[in-house]
Amino acid sequence: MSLEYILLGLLDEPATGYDLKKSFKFHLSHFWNANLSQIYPTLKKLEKNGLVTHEELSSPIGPDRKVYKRTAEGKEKLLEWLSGEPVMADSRVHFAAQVFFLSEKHDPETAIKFFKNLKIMFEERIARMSEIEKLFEESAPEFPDNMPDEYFYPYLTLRMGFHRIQASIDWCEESIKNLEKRKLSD
Amino acid sequence: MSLEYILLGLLDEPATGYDLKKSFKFHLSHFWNANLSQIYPTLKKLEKNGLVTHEELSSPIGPDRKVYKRTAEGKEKLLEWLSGEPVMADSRVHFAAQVFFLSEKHDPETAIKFFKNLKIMFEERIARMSEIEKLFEESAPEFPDNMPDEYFYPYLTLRMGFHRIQASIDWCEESIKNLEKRKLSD
DNA sequence: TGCCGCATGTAATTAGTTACATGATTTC
DNA sequence: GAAATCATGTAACTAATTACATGCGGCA
Repeated sequence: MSLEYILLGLLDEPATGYDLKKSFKFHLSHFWNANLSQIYPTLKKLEKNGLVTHEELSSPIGPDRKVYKRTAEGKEKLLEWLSGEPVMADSRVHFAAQVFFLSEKHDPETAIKFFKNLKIMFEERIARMSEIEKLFEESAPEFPDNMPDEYFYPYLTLRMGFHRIQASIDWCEESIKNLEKRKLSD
Repeated sequence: MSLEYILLGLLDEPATGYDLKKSFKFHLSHFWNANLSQIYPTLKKLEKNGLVTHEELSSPIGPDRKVYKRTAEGKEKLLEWLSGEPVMADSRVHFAAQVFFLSEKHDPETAIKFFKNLKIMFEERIARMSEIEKLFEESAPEFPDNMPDEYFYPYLTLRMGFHRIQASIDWCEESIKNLEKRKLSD
C-alpha cells in the first residue's frame, strides 16, 4: 500500500499521527490525502511489522503524544519502493464520466455551465497550490534553483500539480469554445 | 457511487455485464476501469433499486446472456447526476509520492531513470488513446467537427486524456532537465 | 488437446470514508 | 461560555482488487 510507504517517508522526522495528518494537509494535498482514522491503524500495522516504533511523551498543551520513529528496517523498505518501477494506478475521473454521458441532457447550456464550474474548481486548486509554493519560497534555501534535495524533490511534485491542473483548465476552455461553436452551426 | 451512474449511462443500449466490461476496456479506459467482479454485483444492486431490469436470452455462441435495460427511473437518476456539480475526488498519485521522497536515495541517476521510465509509461498511454481516437475517426459521422452529440461528448473526454497526459510528459522532461542541470552545478 | 473468447458469478481481502467517542488547553 | 486546536482512537460502511469457481463453443 502506498500510504504505508508515504508514512515511512514522512517519518524521516519523528512525528505523531496528528502531525502526519498536518503534513498531508499542508505539503502533500496536491497529490494525496489521508484521514486520521486511516493513519492511526496504519501506524499500528507498521509497528507490528517492525518498520516503526513509538514512545509516549507528555505534552504541555494537550494529551500525551505517541511519537513515531522509522526503524532501519523501515528505511530499507522505503528505499525498495523508491528503487522500483513508478506506480501507476488506473485513474477514476468522476467528472470525465459525467462529461461522457452529457449528451443525455440534450442541452448545450448545461454542458457549458458544467465546464465553467469545473474550470472554477481547477482554479481553486491552482490557488491552493500557490499557497504551498509560497511556503517553498519562504523556507527553501536557494529557491528555486539549487534547493537542497529535501526541498527539490517535493517541489517537483508541486510542478506536476501545476502542469496537470493547467492542462485541465486548457481542456475546459477548449471544450467551452467547441460547445459555443456547435450552438451556432445547427 | 459513480460506477452506478456509469452503468446507467452505458445502458442507454441494452447490454450484459460482459458487454459493459468491454465498454470500459475499449471506450472508457482513459478515465475509468471496472472489473467484472464489481460490475455484476452493481447490476444486481441497481436492479434491486428499480433502476435497471434484465431478461435472460440464450446465445448461439455461449451460455445464456442476462441482458440489462435501464428503466425510466434509472434514466431520471442519471439525469440528476448530470445536472449536479462536477464530482472531483481527492487524487492519489502514487508515483508523485515516490518522487516526493526520492531525496532519500541520494542519487540523481536513480531519479533520472525514474522519470525516463515514467515518461515511457505515459507515452504508452498516449498510444492507447490514439487507438481510441482511431475508432472515432472510423465510426463517428462528420469527425472531428459536427459529430453528433453521442460521439462529441465522449470525444471531449478523450481530449482531456491527451491534454493531461501531455502535461505529464512535459513535467517529466522538465524534471529530467532540472536533474541534469543539478548534476553539473555541484 | 489445449487455449481463447463468451458468460456467469462468489468469497476474501484491502483501502478509504463517515460517523461516533473522549477529553485537555488556549483563544475570542 | 463557545469555538478551535491538540491528541487519541474504534466501528460501520463503501468501493475496489484478487482469487476462486464453472462451463460452453470454436479454432489450431
